[in-house]
Amino acid sequence: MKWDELEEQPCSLARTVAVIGDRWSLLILRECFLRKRRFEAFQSVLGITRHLLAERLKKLVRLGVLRRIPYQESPKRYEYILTQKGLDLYPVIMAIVHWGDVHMVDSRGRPMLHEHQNCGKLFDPVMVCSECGEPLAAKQVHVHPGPGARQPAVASLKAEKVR
Amino acid sequence: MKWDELEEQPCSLARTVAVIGDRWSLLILRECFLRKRRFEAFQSVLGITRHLLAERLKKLVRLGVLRRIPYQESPKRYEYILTQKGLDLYPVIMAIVHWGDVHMVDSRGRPMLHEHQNCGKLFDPVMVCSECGEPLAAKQVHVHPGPGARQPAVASLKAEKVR
DNA sequence: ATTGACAGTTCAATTTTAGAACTTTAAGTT
DNA sequence: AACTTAAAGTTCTAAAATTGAACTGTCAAT
Repeated sequence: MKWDELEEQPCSLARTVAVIGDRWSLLILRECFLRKRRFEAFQSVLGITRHLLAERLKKLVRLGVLRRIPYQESPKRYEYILTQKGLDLYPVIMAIVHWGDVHMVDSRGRPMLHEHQNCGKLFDPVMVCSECGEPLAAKQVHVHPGPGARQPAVASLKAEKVR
Repeated sequence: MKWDELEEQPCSLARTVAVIGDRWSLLILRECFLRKRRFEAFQSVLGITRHLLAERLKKLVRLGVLRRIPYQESPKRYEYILTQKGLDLYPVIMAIVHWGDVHMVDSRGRPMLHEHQNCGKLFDPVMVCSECGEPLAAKQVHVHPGPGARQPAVASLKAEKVR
């Protein structure tokens, strides 16, 4: 399966994985959320090869997660900032960080703590139901096919083949 | 940077990316949350090569996300089920799915809908602050170094090198 | 005149992944 | 008894992605 095919699957997880499902994209986005914006800043802190960083940044721009804006003329230089689509990845990032905080820390404890400006406290992110506000657990959720459940052309062809 | 180095960074995101930050792991876990448990089931629905599936399953077992348990003797056959550590990835999966639902759907709408058994309603996952219960936004969160902020040996060497 | 910063690009060597065939153990079918 | 199927892998070669290192072009500072 190629990356482009992933994007076309009738699955919101697969489509998102097509955007962030590689080793570097999430690390680049981490730096974006930590207010880094420039090529050199990403490269030096991550240790990613310049080649790949250039490619990943292009991809994230193409997909609308980052915007490339000039910050000086002559020589023309650009920096990368999160779009709203990119900012909306915050819950993904926080869910990932939280899982690491719970399951991947050593005896020394968490590398980072998060403070919520609204209430002034150190917090953990909690995922809740938009309707009743209760924390979510996998076992309490049932899945139903939605209106976009199947691809019109490709999937029906595949179905034929399988039958 | 190698995968093993990722795991050792003083960053919960990097450590989690070392576990799920590739094209296939999240898709395999999707199937796990959809109650799939067997090699053939994963392989046929995902289209992943058998070679890579075997490798990824081994890795997820080694990292404690899945458990490999025999479901029949002679011939000995195994299936893969989520551990608690694996089940705890649910918020990560849901955050990813939700972002896809918002930003990657076509005109036909969402491929899947989620029903919360507790309240009986179709819902979206929302990430809130554990302390005040308010929905989280990146701009309202400040980050502080925690007790595990730096690697004891490696990081200080790196710091020397940089200085 | 030289050095350094920044944002990349280029290219060979290595590592990963894809695609396909093959293996093993046993049950079911002809 | 021979043949087919199923499940869970393993093995192999070709293709693709990633690494590592050097190089480019533009400008400012020394």
